[in-house]
Amino acid sequence: MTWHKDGPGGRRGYHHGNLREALIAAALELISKKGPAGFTFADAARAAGVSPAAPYRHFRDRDALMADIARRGFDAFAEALSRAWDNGRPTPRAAFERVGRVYLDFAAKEPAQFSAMFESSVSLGEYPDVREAGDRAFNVLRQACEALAATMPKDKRPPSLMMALHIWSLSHGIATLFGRGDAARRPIPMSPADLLEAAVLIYLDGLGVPPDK
Amino acid sequence: MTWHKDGPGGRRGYHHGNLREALIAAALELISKKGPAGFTFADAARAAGVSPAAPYRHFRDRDALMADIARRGFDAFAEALSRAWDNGRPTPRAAFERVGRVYLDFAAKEPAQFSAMFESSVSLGEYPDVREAGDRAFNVLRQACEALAATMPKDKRPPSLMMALHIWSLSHGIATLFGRGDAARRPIPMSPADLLEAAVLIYLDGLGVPPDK
DNA sequence: TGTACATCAGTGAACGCGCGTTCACTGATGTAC
DNA sequence: TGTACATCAGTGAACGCGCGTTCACTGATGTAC
Repeated sequence: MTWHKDGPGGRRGYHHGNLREALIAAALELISKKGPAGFTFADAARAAGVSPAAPYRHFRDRDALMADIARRGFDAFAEALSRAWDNGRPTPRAAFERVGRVYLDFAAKEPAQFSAMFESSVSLGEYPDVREAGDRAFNVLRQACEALAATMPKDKRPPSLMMALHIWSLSHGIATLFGRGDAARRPIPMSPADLLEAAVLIYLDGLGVPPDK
Repeated sequence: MTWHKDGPGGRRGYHHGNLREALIAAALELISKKGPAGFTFADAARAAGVSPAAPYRHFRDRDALMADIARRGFDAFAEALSRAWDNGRPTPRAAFERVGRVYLDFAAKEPAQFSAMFESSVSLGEYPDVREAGDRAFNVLRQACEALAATMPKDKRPPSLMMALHIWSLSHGIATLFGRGDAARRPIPMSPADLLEAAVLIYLDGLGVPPDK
């Protein structure tokens, strides 16, 4: 493989120049416009300004393209969550709230990636790297829960896995039900972020996690 | 419209006999096998043993069929939740736990309807009766929250709408992430029902809802 | 530096396929008299 | 009760369309010498 340096903002390469990236970008664009099932392999090629046979040089089929998008999505997601967690600074509790907000932010700002990750019926069996990337993202949350539990007296610590599953489910539910730009969504009298923040507060109270002093 | 009594289990009618119902049944079957995007109008006709033009006598297009399935799904869902709530008997708290379990049960036992309701991109604007049916289901939960809040001293009652949104989101998150038969799902070391029960317990503790005596 | 060759991203034409949709029709059922 | 007519669910053939996929190809780029 020959590398042409991709300067920032500058693309070049062979005939088209980074068709692989262009296809992914085109697919994301199409997904965000018409949903995860809203484009075909041929559509993506057309949007990238290329013949319908060209994508086959880069992806086995539409599923493989989707899987790649989902994997990158999970990678970006894991990184965003990790950055939000920031090793629990300044306090585990404050950092934890930030992680929740970033979950919703991601769903709101990258609806296409979010769809590809959770709603595209990419087979996790066929594309194990998608599952692995997903697991990495989840583990960021789990680690945060671990740290939060560690602020409690030893005999009162909840299992961090359960905690992480609860927070993940809650965030995911809010994100999918209310958190996307989707015009067709049901309106609610508070922002998804506020809704999540209140729930996490109540939940942590219920667990007995001490509030920041 | 002429009515032929549909005896329990017995179908009859015109040439085919209740093609409308047969199409819905066929679509549900196909959805549960291959996902909400996993069938075409022609597929449904074929599965019902009828020519590809026949469905047009009953539905304007595939979307209309989907919308009908979603609406019925929400109706059934509302009824199941309502039955579980049973007017808060024997105690609001016990009834409330039952409602949560029924949410997951529904997702697990009727994955096809669940998909049609939440993942089929039926336009709520175009099919307002789907939205209305969905609202009815939500209101069952909301009413339950109201009753639960009423067991608390007046000055400590949480807003029931917020509470209902929290429980709905949580249940929905668990259902979509872990609650379906889906072979491709990530395995977790506890049942979705237990996961939800624990979360609801912690959440209600956090709110200060008094446990059953 | 120049030349001949290898590589490989993208072309464009072609194919078979199944879909959505229409149409005039047929034939069973319902009904007016 | 019988007959003539109206209704309307379902037929089957037809259409145009776009998709996924293949293929031999072309032509720009990279590289060995």
